[in-house]
Amino acid sequence: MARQARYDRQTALEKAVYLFWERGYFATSMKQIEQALDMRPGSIYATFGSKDKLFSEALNAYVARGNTVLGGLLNQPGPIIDALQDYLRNIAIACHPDSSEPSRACMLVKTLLEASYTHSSIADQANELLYGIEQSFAAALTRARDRGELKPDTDCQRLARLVQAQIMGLRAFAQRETSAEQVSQLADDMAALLEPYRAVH
Amino acid sequence: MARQARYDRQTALEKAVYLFWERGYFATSMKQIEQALDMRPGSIYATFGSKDKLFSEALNAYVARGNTVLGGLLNQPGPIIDALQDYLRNIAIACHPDSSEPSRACMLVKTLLEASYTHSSIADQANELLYGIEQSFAAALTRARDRGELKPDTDCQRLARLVQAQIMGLRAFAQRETSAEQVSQLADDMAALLEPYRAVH
DNA sequence: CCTATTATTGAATATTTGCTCAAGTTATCA
DNA sequence: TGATAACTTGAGCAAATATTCAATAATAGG
Repeated sequence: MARQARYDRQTALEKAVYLFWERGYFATSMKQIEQALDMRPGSIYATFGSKDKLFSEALNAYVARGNTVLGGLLNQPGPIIDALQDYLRNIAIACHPDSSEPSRACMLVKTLLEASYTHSSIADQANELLYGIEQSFAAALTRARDRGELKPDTDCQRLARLVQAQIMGLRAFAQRETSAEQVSQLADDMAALLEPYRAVH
Repeated sequence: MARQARYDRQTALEKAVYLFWERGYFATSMKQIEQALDMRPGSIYATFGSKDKLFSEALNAYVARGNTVLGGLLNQPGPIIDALQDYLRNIAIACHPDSSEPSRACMLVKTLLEASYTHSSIADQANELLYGIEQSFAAALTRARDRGELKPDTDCQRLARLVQAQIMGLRAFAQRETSAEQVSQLADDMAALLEPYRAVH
């Protein structure tokens, strides 16, 4: 007994992710969001509450999407180091200068750097999401060590942070005016850095 | 035959560096700059021209300061790999969560991520400065290779990009809500990654 | 067809933004 | 001392900011 919504919430959110990922929180205005989502201010505020809440949802959606890819790679059969090396190389492929993605840099890192001293609620959220990803890496690495793939004395939590920092560095570097080849080379070099962590046979 | 300026340009610029480095370009308002520099709008615009030009000067000043430190380390006697390892560990020391620096993350990376799709002139400047730093690394590595410190077939330009990406990753990671110990561990791990690049004897 | 319910609209809100400029202040030199 | 030059001041501007809300439109059930 009511009117049907003209907009699909999920579709609108994806468009918001695109905008925020590309431009960041401060450089994205509600006017630009109105245009991108083809929604008038009233509808946006009825649906999402505020710019802050919309950004927060967009950040969660961004991470959810990334976790699907990451989960698939980490849980595939075969050595964990291989999976991480694939992951780094896949980033380089998705991350080249003419990619269809809105930004080569990670939205979480962009948010963390942008909001840490200016918008604590958003920075807190980015921190929690990054910690969650660290935990995913640590869990997968621990399982792999127990399987005998890594040296028995490996500090998996610490290695997880090293892996995360590699990804941060790779995607930040990719944001430079550089070539797809250089980004791929960098990913290969980072992949090679993980070799010494394999168990010796 | 005129009035003397009440403000020291250099001092004012350093305060602007602090603010912009901490908050970024968009989240720093001219009103905040007025307060931090204790200058009225007219004086600021007479001295620096515009927010853009002030930011541009601040970015150059930031890099000039960093290059002094970097140059000192890269040109000191002893193996280049040692110098780079020291550099990474020094970053971790200056970069801990309670540091006196305005931000743990690199201002160049913050600028690159913030401005790439929203403010091309600033992004271009960040790109050029980052390229300059890459070249510094490459030159120092090439000299070291010619001295026989690195494996003769080392691609020094490529290794320079790997080093730069390590620094980007380290400082982005340090911006997370993490402990000084974890940042130091990360720097140590990154330093260890450079070992295989040494020449074998 | 009518009414209750929900969704959409867009003009209008109060702030905040980067920036200007006429007026005022301080110094130097003749 | 007065004239000239340089610097500072701060009220004020137009445009942009995030957000609100009364009016309007569309749908479902009775």
